Amino acid sequence: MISTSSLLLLLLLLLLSLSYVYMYKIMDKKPCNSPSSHDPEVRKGPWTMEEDLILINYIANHGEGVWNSLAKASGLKRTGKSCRLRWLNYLRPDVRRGNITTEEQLLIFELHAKWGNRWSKIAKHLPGRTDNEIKNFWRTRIQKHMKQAENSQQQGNNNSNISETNDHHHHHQHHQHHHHQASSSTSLASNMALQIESYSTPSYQETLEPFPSQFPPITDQSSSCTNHNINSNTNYWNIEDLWSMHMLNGD
DNA sequence: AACCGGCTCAACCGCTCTCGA
DNA sequence: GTCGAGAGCGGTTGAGCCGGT
Repeated sequence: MISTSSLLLLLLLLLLSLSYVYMYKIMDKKPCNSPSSHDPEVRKGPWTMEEDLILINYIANHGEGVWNSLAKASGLKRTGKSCRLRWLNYLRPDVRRGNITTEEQLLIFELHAKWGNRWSKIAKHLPGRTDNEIKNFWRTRIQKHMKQAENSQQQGNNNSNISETNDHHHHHQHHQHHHHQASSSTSLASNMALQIESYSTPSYQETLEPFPSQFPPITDQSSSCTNHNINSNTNYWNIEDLWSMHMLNGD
């Protein structure tokens, strides 16, 4: 009697074979076969089709876990670590890749506001997503825009003198953050994600591109974190506020 | 056509954590 | 208590791709 999971894995095996044939033959993509390591027994670098098939087949028959012995028993010239990573981040049947939805973006923002760079913890709340993918998403898409925002803000600061009133208010905001970090960070994350959502395009590549240099004003009226003079442009959330709160959320 | 720079993401590295002996 | 092995985590790297010049 073949179990459902074994059947799924065999199906995956077949699909993978076909996709590899496409990748390597049609696209003429050649994986690196020469390990950079001095140890000829340990392979490094991109996985080949053969290695993937061996790993999938082995796990289909023996299950996952005990990665070092798996690596040896399967005949793969890879470390257990490498096998584990390949399986968890790429070969697992339930792994989803690409097209991070706006809902997922929202969740990533909220969870990152809560926990910081706890990628695996965040990944547990996004079914099918790996910590590696979320980490890459954050670093390549979000941090890029944050840096841009930071730079544009610095330029703004250089070009114009900030009045003492505004400065005072800025500090006042920081002060408020100390007292309402959980609610304000959540609402901030929501606002940021909604902002992104409003700019999102169906294309994964284009998602987030027009990320604004300043975040929208906090409009959550029910929040106890009141923003006086909310009409004023000076009261927009900015990158410093965001990261202050990240720090305050403490990780 | 060739070069360059930026971007993405799979994979690696170094470290910490956990658990059994 | 501590030692070692395995697992897991977060940071970083580098190959490949792509658009601009």
